[in-house]
Amino acid sequence: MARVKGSIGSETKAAILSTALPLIAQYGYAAVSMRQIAEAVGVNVSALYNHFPNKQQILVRLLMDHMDGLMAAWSEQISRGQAAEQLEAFTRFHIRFHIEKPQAVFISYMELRSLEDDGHKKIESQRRAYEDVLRQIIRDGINTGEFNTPDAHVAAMSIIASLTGVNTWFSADGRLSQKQIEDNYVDLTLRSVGYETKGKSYV
Amino acid sequence: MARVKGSIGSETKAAILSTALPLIAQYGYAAVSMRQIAEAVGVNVSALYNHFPNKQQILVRLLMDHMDGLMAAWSEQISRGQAAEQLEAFTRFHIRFHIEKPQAVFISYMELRSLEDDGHKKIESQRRAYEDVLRQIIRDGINTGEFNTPDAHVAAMSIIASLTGVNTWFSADGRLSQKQIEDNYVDLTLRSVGYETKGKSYV
DNA sequence: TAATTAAATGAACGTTCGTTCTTATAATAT
DNA sequence: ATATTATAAGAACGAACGTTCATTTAATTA
Repeated sequence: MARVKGSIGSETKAAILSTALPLIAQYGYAAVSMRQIAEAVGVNVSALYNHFPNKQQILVRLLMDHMDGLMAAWSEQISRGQAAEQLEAFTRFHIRFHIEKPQAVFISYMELRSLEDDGHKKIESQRRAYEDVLRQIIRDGINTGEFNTPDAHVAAMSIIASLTGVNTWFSADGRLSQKQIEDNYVDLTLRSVGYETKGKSYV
Repeated sequence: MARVKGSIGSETKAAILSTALPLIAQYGYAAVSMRQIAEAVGVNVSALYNHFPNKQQILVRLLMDHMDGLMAAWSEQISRGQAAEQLEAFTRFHIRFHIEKPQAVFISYMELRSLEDDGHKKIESQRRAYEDVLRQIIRDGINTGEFNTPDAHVAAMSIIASLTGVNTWFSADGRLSQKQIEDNYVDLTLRSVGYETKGKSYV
């Protein structure tokens, strides 16, 4: 056969990405074949190569788009005020974003090792930039005396891992609402860096 | 050829497991082939099937052994005293164990999805049992008034994720020693559940 | 010592893999 | 209207996959 009526390259490309994402999240990059992706999209395998030079570039694009989206979303988030307020804002933002895009989050953590040199370096540096945001908030809090924690880097890594973990157990129809979970994590996070909540509770 | 001199089944089996572990940790279960494992062990592919019925069972055994080892190690760890002391003991234990066995930890988190029904259920229930340990400590602390945190389950999930994350960035020749990191995490963890450190610092 | 079992090899099975090539036709540019 | 480009299908490539089989010989048991 030949080109089908109504086919638009950009739409097929987008469909490939949005189709590949959940497949890779579920089975892993190596375990998902180009044929699987093509069938789910509804095109022949070879059509994938009109839009991506190879399988690896599909993964690279997925991860880059995710990290770009993460950084862009944080940039839109205006947060003023003291370090404590900023940390609360970051906590809520991170949880929300990671609950909204569980699949992209999952593969961005799991499939880093599947990336070859170039893509790997880019994603890593984007992740570091994101972590820097949190590190800087904590440093500010330490400097102003709002926070009491021995090391900004360790605190940042602890908090990011803690928040990202929500992704693995959150269920929309679970015992707790997203807001309750957010509130709870704000409490845990602020307390962890020694912020004096002075009896006030965040939940 | 035939059976080689000095070959002992149990040793080959152990070699297969210890060889497969780092390979799977590095490349992922789906991306590692039986031939790769065999070559690294130094035997022919078909020899693997004298010791495991299929590829999947290698992964199952790796994950089961890891979880068994984790539970057994915790059982040996005698921890008495108040909830705070128990939480400190758990924190140190978890970090140590996860730093000692980074590869097994990695795949036990990453490759759960690669497990089929039976193995999946077993590993999940072992993990739940381990998480229960922490949940119970936190419940105790809440009941005795030592801790001040809204939800034992959320706190437990937050802490486990936070501690396990050390695995992803710890480097033996990094800026901080393992002891320093442990101490720092004890501080972060106890504070996060609202334990009143009364000015004393854990680092 | 003879019989049996355990542990290995190497060839081979059918299947699937990522990718390339040729060809057809829709959409677009000239 | 014609030429060109974009987008698709389908066949085919060699390589690699997990697994099985027959065979050989070391180690163990009877």
